[in-house]
Amino acid sequence: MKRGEPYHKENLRETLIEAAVGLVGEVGPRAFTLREVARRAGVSHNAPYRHFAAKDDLLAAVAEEGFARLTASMRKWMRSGAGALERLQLSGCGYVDFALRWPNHYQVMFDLPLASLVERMKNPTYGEAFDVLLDCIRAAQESGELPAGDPMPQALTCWSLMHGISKLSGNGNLGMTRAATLKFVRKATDILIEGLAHAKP
Amino acid sequence: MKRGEPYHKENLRETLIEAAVGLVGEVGPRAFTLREVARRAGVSHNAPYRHFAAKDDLLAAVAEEGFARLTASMRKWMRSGAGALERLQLSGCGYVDFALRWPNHYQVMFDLPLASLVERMKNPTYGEAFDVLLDCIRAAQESGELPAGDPMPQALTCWSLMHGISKLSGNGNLGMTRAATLKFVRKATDILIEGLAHAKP
DNA sequence: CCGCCAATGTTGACACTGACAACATAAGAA
DNA sequence: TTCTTATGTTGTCAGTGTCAACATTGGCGG
Repeated sequence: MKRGEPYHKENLRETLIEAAVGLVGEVGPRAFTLREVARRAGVSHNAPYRHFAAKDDLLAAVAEEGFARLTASMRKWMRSGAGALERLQLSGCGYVDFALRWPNHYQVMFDLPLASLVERMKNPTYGEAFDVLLDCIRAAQESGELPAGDPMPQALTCWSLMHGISKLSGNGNLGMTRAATLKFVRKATDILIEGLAHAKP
Repeated sequence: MKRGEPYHKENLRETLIEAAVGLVGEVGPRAFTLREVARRAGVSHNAPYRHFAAKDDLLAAVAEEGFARLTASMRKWMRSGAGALERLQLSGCGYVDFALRWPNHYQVMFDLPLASLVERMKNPTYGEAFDVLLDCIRAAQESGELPAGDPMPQALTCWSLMHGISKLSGNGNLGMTRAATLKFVRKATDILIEGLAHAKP
């Protein structure tokens, strides 16, 4: 430790999460290292343990931050939408746009067994993105653009499609650029919404 | 090394892949360890390097084996299908069934940056599962159950939906058992096929 | 039949990691 | 002021991926 620096940092917890988000974005969750995070935060290799019980707890915080940003991206895209269905479609674009801009961050959010579903949903941050989707569908139901009924299966279908596109495209398995993928999202959601509107009970 | 054992194994490469598949299935790709594979295969910790240049190359072999099994699962489910659309739907069930039975193996196949898309598609094993899907759609087009045209976008949409359901359900994010997920696959594919059949150009 | 050589397996080493324990420092309550 | 507690540091350990050097074997040409 260099001289003159304060022994206790201001709010190391936030600094660590920031550094962790950056490191994950650069090298991905596999090469992610607790010690490198500490280095970037300018603290000793064991300082993070005063704020996170284990490596995975820091990654869980990274995931939580990711969900907040995901929700923000969906809301941002939706602002330009007029009808309920168009807003539903745009929320999907915002979802995939985030996932493709930050594929490593997105991977931390969904591909690491950081906590059980029940644990995660205790934290409102996690469920918010899904709530945005649910609200879109409810609005479309009220306007008569989608058939009434439990919105849950429809929401899960939409989410699954967006998640699949995000993951496949992020790994290069769709063979498309990000821009092409976003156009594809429009096409795919057109198809899905068509099916949702005409599905038999 | 114990006495009496042969210095050179019979076909260590296959043994290593087998052990690796088993280990991945038990502990997942994160806790997967080259040295543990070597232990299970009964060889020294460096023997695998005579057959795989690095840890990721062994994981790539595990992934390849997974794609073969995935294709087999799809074909098995499709056997009981009559029409083209039903077979398309059943191929999806076979896909998700495999992914949910072996979530860790499935993760190795899709969540690790083991090789670029181009590299992977040089290997016929990888593309076979996708070819099965493409053939289903072409058959449905010929029978008039799906509109004619380039089957690629339709296939990618189907694949994305199945992949999304597989990943979300495998992580517990759908809040369903495997059996419930398979019923959900029927519902979701009904919706998607409805959309594919009636989509505007 | 012999001797060599390439393929394959082993031992040893190194830097790095996550985690634990013991110690150091600082800031606020008593 | 003193003591307690939160927070950061140094030291340590087992385990890991990978490289280098060495050992063993089977097969080939003579």
